[in-house]
Amino acid sequence: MRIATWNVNSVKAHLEAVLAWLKEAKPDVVCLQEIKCEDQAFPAFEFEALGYACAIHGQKTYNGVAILSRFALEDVVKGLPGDPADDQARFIAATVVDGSLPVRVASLYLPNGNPAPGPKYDYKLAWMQRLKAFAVETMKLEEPLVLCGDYNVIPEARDARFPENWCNDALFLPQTRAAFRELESLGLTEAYRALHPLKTGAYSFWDYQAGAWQKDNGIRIDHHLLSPQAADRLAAAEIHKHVRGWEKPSDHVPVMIILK
DNA sequence: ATGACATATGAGATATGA
Repeated sequence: MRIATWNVNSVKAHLEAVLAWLKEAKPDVVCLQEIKCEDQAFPAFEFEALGYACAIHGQKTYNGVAILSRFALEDVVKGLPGDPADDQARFIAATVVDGSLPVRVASLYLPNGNPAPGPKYDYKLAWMQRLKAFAVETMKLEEPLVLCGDYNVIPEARDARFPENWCNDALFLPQTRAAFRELESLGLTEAYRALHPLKTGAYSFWDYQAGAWQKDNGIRIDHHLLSPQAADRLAAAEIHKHVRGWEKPSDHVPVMIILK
């Protein structure tokens, strides 16, 4: 099963690139973030024409997440549990079944958190604790679970071209990285790093500004976290870097894993 | 360098991003 995550920075503005990549990479399941539209404005017809079912948790202007799947989407849950007052569309989960293999998949858009310190950073850290609680509960089922999305976390210095530039940033603060490690300590495996333990220069985001792409000034912030039952099946993890060089690209590129 | 770029909203300038 090929499971991808991609922050598309508006699914409508970058629809052509998304469709082109789907045809090229042929993922089975795609977790989208920052779709930046409400459910009724989501271009479901275009995705259905390529054979994908859609589960959408949209929001006007900001945020918004979705899951595309060649398999039926079951038991869809919208919104991250733990705070009824949180109305930001940053989380959707569904179960996909490939023959005898059911996988619980989540598409998450973790808050940026800047500026830090401040209320936005507090929200980010609280959101990460809610994600941890969700993972704890879901992992009790002892089934394959794949938490994918834009984590807005640079896990280690080698995940940035210029880590010194990020020392005071909410994506790289020690407290942020510690919260990410707390997730891993539950028994979740970060797929790309697990398969490429020594790799440097692997990024998933390049800013639009200041020629970041041309200078390869990137960061790796889009991740898949796998439960033990999913990690047992992990066969590959790829960053589709070339997509950043396309016409009118998102500032993030797709990251895809393969489960056998 | 509280900017650069890019997106959405809405019709100019502002909020957000990472």
